[in-house]
Amino acid sequence: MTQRRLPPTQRREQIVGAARSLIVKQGLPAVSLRDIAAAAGVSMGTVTYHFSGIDEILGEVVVAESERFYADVVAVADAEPDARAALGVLIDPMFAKTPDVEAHWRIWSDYWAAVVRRPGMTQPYAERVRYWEACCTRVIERGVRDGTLRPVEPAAAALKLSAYADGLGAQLGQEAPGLTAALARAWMDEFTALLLFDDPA
Amino acid sequence: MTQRRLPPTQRREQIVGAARSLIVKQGLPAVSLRDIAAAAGVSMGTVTYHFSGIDEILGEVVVAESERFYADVVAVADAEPDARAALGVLIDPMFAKTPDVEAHWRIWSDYWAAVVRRPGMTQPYAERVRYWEACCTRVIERGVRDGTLRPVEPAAAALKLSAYADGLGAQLGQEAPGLTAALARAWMDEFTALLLFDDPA
Amino acid sequence: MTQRRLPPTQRREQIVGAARSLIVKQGLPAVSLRDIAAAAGVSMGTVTYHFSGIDEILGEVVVAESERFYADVVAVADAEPDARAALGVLIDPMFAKTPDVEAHWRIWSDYWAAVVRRPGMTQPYAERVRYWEACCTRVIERGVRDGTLRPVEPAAAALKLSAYADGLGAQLGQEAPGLTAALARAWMDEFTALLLFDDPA
Amino acid sequence: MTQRRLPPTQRREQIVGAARSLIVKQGLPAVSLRDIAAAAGVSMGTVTYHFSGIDEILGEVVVAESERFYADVVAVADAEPDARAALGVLIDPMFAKTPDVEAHWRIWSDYWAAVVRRPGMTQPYAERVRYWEACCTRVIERGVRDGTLRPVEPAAAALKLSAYADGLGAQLGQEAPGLTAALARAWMDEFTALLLFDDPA
DNA sequence: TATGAATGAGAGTTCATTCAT
DNA sequence: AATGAATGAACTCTCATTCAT
Repeated sequence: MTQRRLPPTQRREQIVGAARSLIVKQGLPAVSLRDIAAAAGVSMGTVTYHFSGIDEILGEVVVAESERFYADVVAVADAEPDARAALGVLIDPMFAKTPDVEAHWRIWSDYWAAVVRRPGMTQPYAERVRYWEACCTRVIERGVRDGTLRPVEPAAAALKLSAYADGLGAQLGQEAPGLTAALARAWMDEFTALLLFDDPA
Repeated sequence: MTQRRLPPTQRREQIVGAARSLIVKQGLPAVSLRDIAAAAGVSMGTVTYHFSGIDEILGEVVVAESERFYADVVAVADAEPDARAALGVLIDPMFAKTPDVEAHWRIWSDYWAAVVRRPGMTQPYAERVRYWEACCTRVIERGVRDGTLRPVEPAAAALKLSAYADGLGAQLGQEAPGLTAALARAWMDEFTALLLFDDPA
Repeated sequence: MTQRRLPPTQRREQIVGAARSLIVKQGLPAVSLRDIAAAAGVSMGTVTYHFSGIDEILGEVVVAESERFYADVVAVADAEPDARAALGVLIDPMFAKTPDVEAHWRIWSDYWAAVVRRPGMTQPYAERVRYWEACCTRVIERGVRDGTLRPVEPAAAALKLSAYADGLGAQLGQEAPGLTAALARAWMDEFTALLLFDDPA
Repeated sequence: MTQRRLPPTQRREQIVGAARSLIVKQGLPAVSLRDIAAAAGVSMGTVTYHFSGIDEILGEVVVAESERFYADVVAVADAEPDARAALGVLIDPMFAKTPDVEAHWRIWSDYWAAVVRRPGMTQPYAERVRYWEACCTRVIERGVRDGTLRPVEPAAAALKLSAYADGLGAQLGQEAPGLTAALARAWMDEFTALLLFDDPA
């Protein structure tokens, strides 16, 4: 069952896509090269021919995921003239209860877990991955400039929002008693308001 | 290379201590039973004699870590009559720039990461591990009662603080650009004030 | 939780009894020294103090089991003047559907499985274990002498019955399609009649 | 010490063959994956690459053994028009005094013993393993139809023969005092005659 | 480009046995 | 006579990687 020859770019995409599905379904630690090859319908050799190792595949998955997941949201947020509304657009998907959103968080958290102690791995993907935060910074910058938001340091504020969101996400993942996605969303809004709005809005 | 006989409690402590060092140094996913045994200077058999499996060791490390790390602080906070001051006491050690604190955050974040996909691990330790949060709830309760703090729901507020602290700790661990321990501490204070104080402190 | 000192004989009996229960419940391959010690309420050290190893315990269990299980039956069969009736007494318990009988067969089949390739083990227990067959031989001898049974070679006939019973027991254990304990019993009777009776019973 | 590449079918055969030798020599419970790999001259990884686990190997050994051992005999028996002669053909190889036959009985009895406590092992191989019995049923069916044999229920009669043969084989394996292969063969014939023939043959 | 058989290091776990107490 | 902590070899199984085809 030899596959048709494919240009490397397409083959890579195909493999990365298969890996993504598996990670979402089973969690990264349970995904093996074998599984990925099988899911992509190619042989193990093909996978290692196109990628230097499993780490590279994982990295690609995360980058692709970030771009895919935030692409729309970031575009809308950047296009939205009202900074407050733009922030809403950015926060909106973080705690939505859709399969797509849950899949995204799974990939994300597995990535951090795997990557934290491997300095070589963080480097190349770190920036491309701080996609949301970068957009968030831009929006806050804009809001501060036009007076819609308090005169805060944009990058710092974005990092604060990011940290809080991560923390809430982790607690949600832990099924902390009394915490739901809706509640997390409300708390996120509350924090945003406390941090960036003058009026309690 | 037979070891001296030790009462189980001491041997367990020794093994847990060795495991803790390894987790801090290499990260939890990279720590194996063999490593732990070697680091503790005992055989693998001894390790599995005293623990039912590797999960139990990791759980013990986290519990011990929580108790060790927060024991003094929780005692002081519970004894401190002024709720605001007590909150300061609780937050104080979280972002101190000492190796000890850094080690704590590493263990903590690895634990969160590991636990998400291994539900069996959560159950036995979940409660004992929410050590800080429990004390935090008590302090806020007190503060609300005596009017020092805003009339918030104590458990919810404690969870918010906990989530933010976790998020900041994780970002610190990832060496997020522009974030230092001191800054994280300042941000934590800021959040506390926004959430619980009527005056800007 | 140190046990009272006990004379070796009693202690051995206690341990053998505990081992028997475990073998019946879990099957021999799943029974460890630890389990036996725990079930007997003594320490592992005590077990290995009284027995040279796990093999010795197993042997004792089988001998005790054979004597216990066949004691009554053999006594009755030897006392029964009518050889045909005596044979019935001997065959009776083999395919009875009682917990006691099932326990016996479990121990028995596990023993053979464990022992066959360990020549050292078979030797000391082999004879004491052919308890049923020995009685069967005596009964047939009697029957041949008094003309109740065909003039067969008693030891050979007893071995034939033993073999057929073993074979049926194995098939029963395998849950061979269409075979029940009642059917096996009927087949056993049929074989006995064909082999030893002149009239069709 | 890398081996030449081999098509999986051949490699599997080679490994199964090595496993067979070991089982015959040491008994099934004493055979480990390591032993099998070493005997086959491949690495352990290779063994687990071609088989899902040790149980699958053992199952294959038994299936291959049954087919190998009975293949010719079954073909001849099915082709033999005279049912009595066909039965002789079937029983013939069971108690021949050759190393091959002894090996067969060892494998067979070990399999029974192992299977009792591992229900998962039975399922996939149960049918393929009742090779002899199936042919025996066919032969008896034929003999009953053409009047050569008594009007018995073929499947039941085949099971009886099978059980007796198993029992005798087991006793042979245990080197029961006074039992030889020739004797077992004679007893088997005797049983067949008693069960299926009208005249004393 | 693509394949997949082969590898070997390493994972967690089990367990009869030893021996200082 | 009794204990139980300590051992280490052996177990099955997983898996990223290599490389001849």
